[in-house]
Amino acid sequence: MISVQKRAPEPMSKTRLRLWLKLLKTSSRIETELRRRMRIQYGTTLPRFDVMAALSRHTSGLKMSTLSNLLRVSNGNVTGIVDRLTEEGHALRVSMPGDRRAQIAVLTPAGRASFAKLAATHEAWLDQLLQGLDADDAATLHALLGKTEGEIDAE
Amino acid sequence: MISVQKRAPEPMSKTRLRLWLKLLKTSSRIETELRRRMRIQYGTTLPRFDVMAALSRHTSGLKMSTLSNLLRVSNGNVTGIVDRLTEEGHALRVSMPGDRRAQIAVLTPAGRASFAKLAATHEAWLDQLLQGLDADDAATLHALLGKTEGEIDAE
DNA sequence: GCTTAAAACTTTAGCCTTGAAGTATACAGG
DNA sequence: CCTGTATACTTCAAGGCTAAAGTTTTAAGC
Repeated sequence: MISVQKRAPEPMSKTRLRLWLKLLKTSSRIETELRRRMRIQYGTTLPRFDVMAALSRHTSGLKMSTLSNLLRVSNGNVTGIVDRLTEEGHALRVSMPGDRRAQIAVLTPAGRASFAKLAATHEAWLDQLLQGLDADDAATLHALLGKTEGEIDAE
Repeated sequence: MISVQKRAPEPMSKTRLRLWLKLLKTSSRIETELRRRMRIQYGTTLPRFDVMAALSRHTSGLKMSTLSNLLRVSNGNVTGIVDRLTEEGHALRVSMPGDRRAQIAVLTPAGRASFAKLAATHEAWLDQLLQGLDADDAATLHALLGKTEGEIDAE
């Protein structure tokens, strides 16, 4: 009788930990590369790009607090980013009629033009960075990532 | 004859872009939750945890520059994190015999004990946050993430 | 109308991060 | 030895991020 050496199976928690490290590494690698290209080739940053993307989809502008909820970042953070976009001439604040507390951020025409170019490049970069994945891979990956949602309770 | 309305197929670059947004959202969601729990339950941060993890795997300590390469962060960054770990009593610097430029960071016994607890909790957190994925899912996901590697050239 | 609470935003302190500049040390060639 | 260059680390400036505190305005209850 041939004795087969059976390795003790890895506990599920270890498998999940390793998966997390891989996930983090992958997204960090891509994110770092995107940041680097944005900085070098366009002199801008990912957070600014994200804000511009949100504003670009809402032609009439967005309230600061809406922007903050949409991007899942703190309201103080949005204040700073919109400040810098404003200094650059890419965005501006208009006060909301009827509520003097609220501010609405809008892209300037210059900001709109800048963003259009940047968005096209951004899509091309990702097409290249993820070229290792075909349509099936992408669909599978997308679905699996979706399965991780909704477990943020019970700390 | 029944005419079937066929949607124009989404170009691959759009698919990849959507995948990236999903990937980023997933890893941000988990990372934010980990940071929150570390802060609230242990008064520490993910970067400090990462440094402690590296030091914990190297009992005899690590040169600052090695630490920087291992974690893929700038050397100035490591300086700051080790500074704070030192203030907390979790780490200390010893100068390297034979090279007065170099510093070796080591965990203190207190740091080692702290990390042991934290690491166990960290693994449990991830087990919970990724409970939507079974062993097969994890293996598939891990493999697909691996397929994205090695495309960081040609900017 | 007054008081109080809630909402919208900004400000602040602290940490993390980078790239670039600065300091000290090591080493190699002449 | 001396000089230049490379290495190891720290410091700095700027941005991004958060939670918490602060300001102004709105709205609700009485």
